[in-house]
Amino acid sequence: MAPLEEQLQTIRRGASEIIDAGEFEELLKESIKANRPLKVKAGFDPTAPDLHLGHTVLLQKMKQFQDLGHQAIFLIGDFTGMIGDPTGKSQTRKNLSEEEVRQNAETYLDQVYKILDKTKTRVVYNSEWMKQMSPADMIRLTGKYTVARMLERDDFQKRFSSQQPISIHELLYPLVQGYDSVALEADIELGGTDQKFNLLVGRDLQRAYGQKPQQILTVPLLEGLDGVQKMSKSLGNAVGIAEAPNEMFGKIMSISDELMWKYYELLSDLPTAELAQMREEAQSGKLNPKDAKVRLGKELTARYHSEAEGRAAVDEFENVFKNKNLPEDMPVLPTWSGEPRSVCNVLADTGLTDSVSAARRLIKQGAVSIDGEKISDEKFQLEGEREALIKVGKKRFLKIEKA
RNA sequence: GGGGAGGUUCCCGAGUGGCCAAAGGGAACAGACUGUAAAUCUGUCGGCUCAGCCUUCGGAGGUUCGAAUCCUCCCCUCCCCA
Repeated sequence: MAPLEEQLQTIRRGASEIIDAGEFEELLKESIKANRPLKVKAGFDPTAPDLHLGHTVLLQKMKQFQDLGHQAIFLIGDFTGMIGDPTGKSQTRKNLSEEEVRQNAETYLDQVYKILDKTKTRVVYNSEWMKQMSPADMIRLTGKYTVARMLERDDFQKRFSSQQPISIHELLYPLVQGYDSVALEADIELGGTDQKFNLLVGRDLQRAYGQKPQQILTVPLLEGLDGVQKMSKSLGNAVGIAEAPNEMFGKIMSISDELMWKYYELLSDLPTAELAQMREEAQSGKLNPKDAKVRLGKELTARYHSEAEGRAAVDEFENVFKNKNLPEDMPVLPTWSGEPRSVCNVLADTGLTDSVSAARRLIKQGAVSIDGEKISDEKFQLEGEREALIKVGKKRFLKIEKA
């Protein structure tokens, strides 16, 4: 098992908060001394999301624990999923059938194992113990916590004071999540900063059940490409880990420099010292931030695809945007015989623009070129037999070529 | 059960009979500047056979020369009281 200092450094990186830092260090020391791996738990909803980089922050933290020789426990909250983490917005979730839960979990895990070491990951469902709990047990559990303390939770507090409804069952969510830690005898629980309250409840419950309270490590929520809101698929600011290499790389290149450092800290495997040095060099002008960004994009693309594909994405990017060459892949439209067609129609039909009107507007704005020549005539006609290359804006291409 | 507010174009949100394809903001897209950065500035932002026409303002009817705006019924959301 790795020495204390090394472990601490890895664990602390990118962490938002560790509770309690002192106890945490003690725990690690004991673990090293007794050569006992720690049980590191993190819970996930039984949804089947497309994982994006935002999800990977936590998963990577789990992976780091694995690499340090500890046991990562991937908990699927199929029981808590019935409640849905209270946000005040979402309705009580519908009951997922066992089959659905299993399927969701499977798609989830498929993606998760791109990060976690499958052979070292313990997967558990909290219905395993929750289903066996009797109503009497449940009441006993609820007796371990008070309403006042529960209402300390930020969103409960807000809702309560602004007279918004809080369902009783919502109060059970933190309790059940906390009880999971009791059932697993977790040493450490990981979660996003938004999970802090729930994680703390785990500590209290473990104490109440005569266990040593778990240590808590929270990780920041990763901002999306816009640098403002947290990464989420529905906000359209996410980078999915299943995205094509060029897409992934391109998206990372579009983030601001400031955001780049955050991404580095939370997503990259680059050693902390090296990262600090790079940052310094960028500050002093010795290093072009763009090059740092390329390196990050390459690292992440390679991680979710392959070393070769990562390199290829860099080449493609430089090729298309720096050297203004053509991309490797682009939509192709076969030449046609007969009547000429207007560019606008062709663009709309091929999906390069949303509509004919949009194409027309783009031409007006000087965004459309054919074979490198900017066109300004909205009614420009394309001869069917002619091969051509149409470019819309910087990123959209269409090749017309003989079939 | 009683009372009240409201549903507008991707989102928020103005608009109470013609000047409304509908203010303003956000997002997005394009142009300039660049490192396809970010920021900033400018422009675009329902559709079409595009100086014109067509379809949109929860849904269906109606009044009117003319309706997002008025009337009727219906659907949905939220708040207050009990």
